[in-house]
Amino acid sequence: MKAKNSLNRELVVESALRIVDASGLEALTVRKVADEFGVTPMALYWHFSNKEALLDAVGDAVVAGMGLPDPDLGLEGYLRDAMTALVDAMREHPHATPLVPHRLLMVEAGRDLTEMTLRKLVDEGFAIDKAAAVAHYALMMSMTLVVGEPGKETTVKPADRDEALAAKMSLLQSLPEDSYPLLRAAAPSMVNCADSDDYYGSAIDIFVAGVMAEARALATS
Amino acid sequence: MKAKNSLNRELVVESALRIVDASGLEALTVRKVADEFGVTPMALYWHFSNKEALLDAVGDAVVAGMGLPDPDLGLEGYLRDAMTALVDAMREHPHATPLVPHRLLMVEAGRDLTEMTLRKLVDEGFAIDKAAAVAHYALMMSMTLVVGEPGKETTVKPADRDEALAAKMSLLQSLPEDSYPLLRAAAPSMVNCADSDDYYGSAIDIFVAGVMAEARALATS
DNA sequence: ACCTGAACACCGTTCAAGT
DNA sequence: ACCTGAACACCGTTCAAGT
Repeated sequence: MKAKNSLNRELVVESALRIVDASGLEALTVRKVADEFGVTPMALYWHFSNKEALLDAVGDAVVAGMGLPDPDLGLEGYLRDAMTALVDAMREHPHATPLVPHRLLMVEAGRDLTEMTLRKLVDEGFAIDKAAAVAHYALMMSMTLVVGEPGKETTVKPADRDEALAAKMSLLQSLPEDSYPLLRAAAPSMVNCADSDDYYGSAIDIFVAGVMAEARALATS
Repeated sequence: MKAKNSLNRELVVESALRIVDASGLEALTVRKVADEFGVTPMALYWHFSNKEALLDAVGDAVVAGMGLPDPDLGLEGYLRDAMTALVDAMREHPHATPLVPHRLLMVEAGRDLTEMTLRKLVDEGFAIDKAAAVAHYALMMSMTLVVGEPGKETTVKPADRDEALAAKMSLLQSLPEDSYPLLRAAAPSMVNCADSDDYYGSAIDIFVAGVMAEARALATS
């Protein structure tokens, strides 16, 4: 019986996501997933046509974990909730987050969120192309907040993180006080995020306030 | 004489940047750069301790190509110019753009831009940590605008781009009209950016308007 | 000081073969 | 239908050696 029939897409995706969560996106190799099942690397090619297809499925899993905002909210509340829903889903798997934008529209939850967002914007007077742009900005902003959260940067592989943070801190502290006083003063909060919820909340506040300013300009024209 | 002494850091970085521009970040291999100089892969290890160091230098080159905004502008104009300067520098090398955030503070132009931005924000009443957060949002937003510009996504390798765009377009067009009317209507502008300058300008407008709303809230408190 | 040559431990993937 | 085995063309990198 061995490992025969022990594989399927769902199990493989779970395993891949575990590896990505633990060790980063670039640590995900076909061979490592195969090892987790005690199986030959080639076994995976029965279930996924190639590594890219596996990565797509991982991205889909992240998107599928997303909640949907209340469709009856006004534009401001809706935008805030939509971005929060996105951010929350991605924070569950920060290292898989770069996969999300490419897959969002391939998953029903993502399509519904996007359609609803366009609806809210169009109802508030945004032209369809402008609405699409705003929705795109919101998605990309959410994604980048997660991958770029200070102290949790996913561009550095988890194993090297502490070292990288210490290096960044000491670089900033070694800057001349007279030329870079604010950079030095801001160093701690640039290297490590003191309050994650505040970090995300602030960014969403700024973005939503910007969109609402645009909406008001449309209303009075 | 052959290839002896034909290499130096500057030349290698130029070559690496050419490869990245032409074929994407993941197409950059030590061996390919070596080939461009008719040299053994190991020759590069004399000039860079490893591939990561080479990538860092590529990122530094992009940052170094950035102009600085007028320091005498008010907050709003300054922020707009700062983001535009960032975006313009990154648009020169879209595929190298993901390297920028990690390297910004390692290059004088990036440090100066950041210090100046913190100055402007603090002078307008932002606490230093909040100013640091806003500067970070602005950087990440700028970066993500470039890597995510519809029709120019750098997450897809250049060779596969046309195919990927066509696939995305036909997926959107195949959605049911009754459930996803707006997604279908927005498809062209989601797949391909009609006006790049408008795309960047709009996003910067929204972000800056959001920050200014925050600034006004601080002023009246 | 600057580069070569051979080798090592990894990749993703093909293709034919097993059960 | 589902998986194995061997092989291929790539990676980044080490280490000793050449000039």
